[in-house]
Amino acid sequence: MSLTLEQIAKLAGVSRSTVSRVINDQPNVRQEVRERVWRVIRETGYQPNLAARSLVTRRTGVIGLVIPRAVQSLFADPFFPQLIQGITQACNTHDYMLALFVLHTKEEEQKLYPRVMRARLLDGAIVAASEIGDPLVRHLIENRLPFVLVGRPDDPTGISFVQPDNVIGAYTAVSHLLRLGYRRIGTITGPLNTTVGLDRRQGYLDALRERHGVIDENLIVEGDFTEAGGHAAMLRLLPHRPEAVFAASDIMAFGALRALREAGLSVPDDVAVVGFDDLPAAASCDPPLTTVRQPIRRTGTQAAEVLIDILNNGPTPPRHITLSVELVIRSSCGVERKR
Amino acid sequence: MSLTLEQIAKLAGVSRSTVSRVINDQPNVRQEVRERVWRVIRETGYQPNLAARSLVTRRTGVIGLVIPRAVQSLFADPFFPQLIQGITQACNTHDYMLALFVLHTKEEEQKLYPRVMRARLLDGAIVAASEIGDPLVRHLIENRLPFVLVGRPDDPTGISFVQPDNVIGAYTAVSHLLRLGYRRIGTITGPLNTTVGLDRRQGYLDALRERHGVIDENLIVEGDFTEAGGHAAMLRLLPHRPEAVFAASDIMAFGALRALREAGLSVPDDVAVVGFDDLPAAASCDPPLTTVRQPIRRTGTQAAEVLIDILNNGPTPPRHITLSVELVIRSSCGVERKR
DNA sequence: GTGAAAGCGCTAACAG
DNA sequence: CTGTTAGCGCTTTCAC
Repeated sequence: MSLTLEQIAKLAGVSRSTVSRVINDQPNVRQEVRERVWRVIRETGYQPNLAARSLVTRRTGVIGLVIPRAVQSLFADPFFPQLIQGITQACNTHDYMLALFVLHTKEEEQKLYPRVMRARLLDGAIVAASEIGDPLVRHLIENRLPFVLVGRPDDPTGISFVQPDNVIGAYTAVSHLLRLGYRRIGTITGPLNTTVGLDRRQGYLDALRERHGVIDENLIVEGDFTEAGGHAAMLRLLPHRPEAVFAASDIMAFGALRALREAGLSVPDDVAVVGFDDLPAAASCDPPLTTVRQPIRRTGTQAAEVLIDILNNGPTPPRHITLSVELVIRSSCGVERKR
Repeated sequence: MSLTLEQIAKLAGVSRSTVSRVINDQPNVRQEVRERVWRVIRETGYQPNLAARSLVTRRTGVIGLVIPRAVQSLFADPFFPQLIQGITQACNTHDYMLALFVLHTKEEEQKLYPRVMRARLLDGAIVAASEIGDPLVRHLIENRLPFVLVGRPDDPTGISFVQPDNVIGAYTAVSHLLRLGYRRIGTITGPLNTTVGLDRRQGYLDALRERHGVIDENLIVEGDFTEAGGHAAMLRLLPHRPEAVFAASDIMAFGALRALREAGLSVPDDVAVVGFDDLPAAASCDPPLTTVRQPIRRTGTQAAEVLIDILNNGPTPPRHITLSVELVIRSSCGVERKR
C-alpha cells in the first residue's frame, strides 16, 4: 500500500526523524544525507499522510469556502466561478487546499456548521458575506476559527474582509449619468438586507444629492440580484418614466434591458441603463452595457492571501481591504449621443 | 481547547471505547448508556477529530472535484456553479465534504496531482472530463483512487462516468431545424479534442445524413465554448450563407447572435440559431434562444452519488450514465414563421 | 456489554 | 548532526 516515513527511512538508511526533518526543510541535516533522502522520496513518489501529520501539528492545510444559503442566488451568475478561481490560485501558490461548503437548506446549515468548525478539518475559512444578522460570523468567532469575509459585514469590528468599492462604484456610475444630462435617474438596488445592496444604493444617493439634490423614492426599487428580479423591478420603474436606470448588478441590468425591449423602448434612446460587475456578457449584450467593473478574481485572491497570512503568521489586526472599481463606458448609457 | 473522546468518556462515566461505539452507531451498548453518552455529546458540542479518525479508518470523508486546466474555459459560464451545486447537495446528504482542485497552470498540475492522489486526503474524486489523451485518468487509475468522470472519456473501459446525451441532443436540435424547412444548416462545434465537442458534431452529422443526405464541410466550423469563439466562428460561417446554425453551446450561440446582429442580419428571419445547454440567459436573450436543455445539476448529483456508492459499498462494475436532454423551443429557430 | 491496550503515521522534544 | 521516545485522538481487537 502507501509508503510510510519509516520505510523511506529504512531505504535511505537513516531514522524516521531525519526524513521528517528533510521533508519539513528543517536544519540540522547534513547536505549529503538530505540529498540522499530526497532522492529516495522522489524515486518512490512518497507523500506524507496528511491525517497523521495534522494529528500532531494541529493544522490541516485546508481552508474552507463557505457559501451560505442566503447568497445562493449569486451562484447563478459567473461571480462565484471567478471568485473561486482567484481563491484556488492563491491556494495553489501557498500549498493550501480548498474545501467547499455550499449550504442548500436550513437543515444542512445546522448540521454542517458545527462539523465545519469543530472537527478541525479546516485551518480557516473564507465566507461569502451573507445577510445582515446571519449568525455564521458569530459562530466562527465563538469557535475561534480564523476567517475572512468577502464583502463588508454589518459590524466590521475585529473582522477582516475584502470587498469592492461599492459606494464609490455606484457613485461613479450615477455621476456619469448625471453628467450626460439625465435627471430622472432610477435605481434597481440589490437586496437591502445585504451590505452590498445597501452600499450601492448609498453611492446612488450620494451622487444624486451632490449633483442634483432631489431624490424621488418612486425611482428606487429593490431587486434581488437575479435577471427576473431586474425585469420585475424595471416594470415597476417604468410608470415613473425614468430617463436612466442604475442597476446594482449586471444580471439585473440584463433583466431591465429585456423589460425595456419588451415594452418597445430603445436603449439608450428612451432609457439609458448602467450596470455593476462587468460580467463577460456585459460587453456582448445589445446594446453593450456601460457598467462598473469590479475585480472579482482579485477579490478572491486577496481574501485567500489575507487568511493564509493570518494562518501562517498568527493573528494580526483585522484588515479591511476595499478594492477600487472602474467605470467601463459602452453604449447603453447613451454616451454616443454626446449630451 | 477542543474536547476529546477521553473527556467525553469521563463525563459520561464510561470508557473511551463505549463512546466510540455510540458515535459510530455500533451494537453492544446498553440503550441507557447510549442515551447518557449522546446527552453529554450534545451538551458539550463534541465533534470527533477527523484527522485522528481517518488515521485509523483510512478514510477521510472528503471527495475532490478536479477541474483540469483544459476545461477552465467552461469555468467562465454558469456550467460549473450548477454542477457544483448538484455535487454539494449530494455531499451534504451523504455526509461527505468536497475539496476543490482548480488547475491553472501546467506547473500546478504537476505539483498537485501527486499530492491529491497520494496524500490520502481524498477518498475519491469527480473529474470534469478533460481533453482526449489527458493523462489525469491514467494517474487516477495507477494510484487506485476511485473516481467518476463528468463527461464521456475517449476510452470508457473500466471507467464510470455521467454525461448528458450529447449525440441525441444535437441530433434533435438539427432535426428540428430540418423539419422547419432549413437546408443549409451550419454548426459551430465545440473543441474537437473533447468528446463533448465530438459527440455534438456527431449528432449534427447524423441528423443531416438521415434527413438530408448532404454534408457541406464549409458549414462546419470549430469553436471553443467561448462567446468570442462563437462570434469568430459565425464570421467564418457567414460567407457560406447558412440558413440556420446549430451552436454546440449557448455561450457560443450568444457570440453567433452578436456576430449576426453586427452584420445587420435578423434572427431568425435571415439566419436561425439553436444552442445547447439552456443556460438561464438563453430564455432572456434577444431573440429567446431555442436550445437543448441538459440537466447540469442532476449530472453533478448523479456523479457524486455514483462515487459515494462506490466508496461506501466497494467497487462495482463501472457505470455509464447518460442523462436525457430536451429541446426547448423558443423563437431563435424561427418556429413562429410556421414553415 | 464494557474496558484495557495496541497502534494508525507523523512531529517534536530530548538525548547523545 | 542524528536517533530514540513519547504522544496527537481515534478505532479496533481482545479479554473479561
